[in-house]
Amino acid sequence: MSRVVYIEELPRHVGEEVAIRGWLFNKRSSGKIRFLIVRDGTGFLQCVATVKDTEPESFELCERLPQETSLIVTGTVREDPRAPGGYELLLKRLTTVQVPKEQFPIALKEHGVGFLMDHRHLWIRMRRQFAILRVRDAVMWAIREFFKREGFVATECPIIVGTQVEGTTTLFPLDYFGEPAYLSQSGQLYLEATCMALGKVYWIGPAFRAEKSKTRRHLTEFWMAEAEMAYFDHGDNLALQERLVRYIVEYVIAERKRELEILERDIEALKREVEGPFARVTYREAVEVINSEGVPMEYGDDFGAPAEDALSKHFGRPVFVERFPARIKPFYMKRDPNDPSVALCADLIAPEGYGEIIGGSQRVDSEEELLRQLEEYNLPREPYQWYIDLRKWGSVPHSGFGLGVERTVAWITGVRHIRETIPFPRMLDRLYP
RNA sequence: UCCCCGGUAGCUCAAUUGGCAGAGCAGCCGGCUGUUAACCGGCGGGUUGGAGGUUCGAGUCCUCCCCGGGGAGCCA
Repeated sequence: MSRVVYIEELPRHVGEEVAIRGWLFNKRSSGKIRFLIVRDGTGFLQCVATVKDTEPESFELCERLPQETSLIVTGTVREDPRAPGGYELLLKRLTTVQVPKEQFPIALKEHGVGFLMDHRHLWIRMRRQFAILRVRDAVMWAIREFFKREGFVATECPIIVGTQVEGTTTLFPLDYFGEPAYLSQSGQLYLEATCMALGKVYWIGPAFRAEKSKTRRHLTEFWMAEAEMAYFDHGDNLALQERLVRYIVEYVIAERKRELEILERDIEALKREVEGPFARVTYREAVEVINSEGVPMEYGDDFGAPAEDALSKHFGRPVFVERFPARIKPFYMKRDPNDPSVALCADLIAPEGYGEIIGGSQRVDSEEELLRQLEEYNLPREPYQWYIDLRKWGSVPHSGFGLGVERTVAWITGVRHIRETIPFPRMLDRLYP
């Protein structure tokens, strides 16, 4: 019995006889020599079958097996420049696990988006999706490692909530034993409470927004990495965010180079974008930059997609936009003491038109200010009582932010639409598969 | 919710002014000892999204509906 290994481990087994357990991805034949491309989740491997080296029954099977047959291949690993990836398996024996009776829907040809989305459960087996999802994995690990190194405590937030964070139009309502409840749009309010217990906290969790938006940057269910830090002011907050984003990008480049190559991502461009300090402008300056790029907008408007694109084009690296007019930002953001019309907040706009990847702010820390702002936003006091309560018992300056995982993955991988950056995207009009 | 584009073979698309519904790929059969989405020869494959209308004649024009894609607003 040959040793079972994974494709990504093959460089360590050159010359040995090994077994790979996987699926038939593609095949080519030239009469007496046959090539199988086998995938196993860690990579893709070319297997070479010849009359001389391969057992007759196995050689025969090579010609007949359909795409996505699950199989176990045994043979000798060798280095060969003609093989995609540089290594191949000289096939000795092939045994099938299950042979599909019908044709696999996704051919190795072009397909329309609607067709691919209907077959998302199978589409994720293809090479590009494999690469994207492995980059996503690296992004998740980078976030966890970064926060651990920085001394953060990993925590969790409730997903079923009774209070709202963002606007009322974007909630998914549900019936909680007869009481109205919602799917969480953000864990922020809970993280504010938790950071008063644990100092620096983060979590990576899902967020739900029932917005009827159909764009390449929106999902109704997406993942956020949220952090909240006691005793951090606005400046500390931005410095931390910049370290995080740079860490993620460098981590992915180091760990997932092969995947970025499959995706034909310009790795040098990505490196350059995070090399130096990120750009920082105030909202007021940003409006001028946007206007100078030929996109009309006025002071007081929120940024639309064209405005964000103009900014990212102008700077060519991530850019923080600070101090938005308070009235276009949520109630919990602390006002700038020097100019109470603006909030101590910042959005981080990714390069290359991927839009806002982080939104964050220093939070209101006094009870009076919080009560005043709840009133300004016409929000009821009752459901926020516990949140108000936090300001009564040793309240301190604190700040936090949320990073959108899918938009970050989209930027790093260079994929245009974020629906490809999560295994099963939830979008307007798309609940299956 | 609004604006734009589209729906023809399993998939991706073509079909001139309204005039015989076609090609590539996939599938099946055959060939090829280094292929890289392999290639070469042959074969089968259609309720043109649905309903109604105009017309001698509709894939093509009109009305309504369904579905998909792109974008806007809003946001991460």
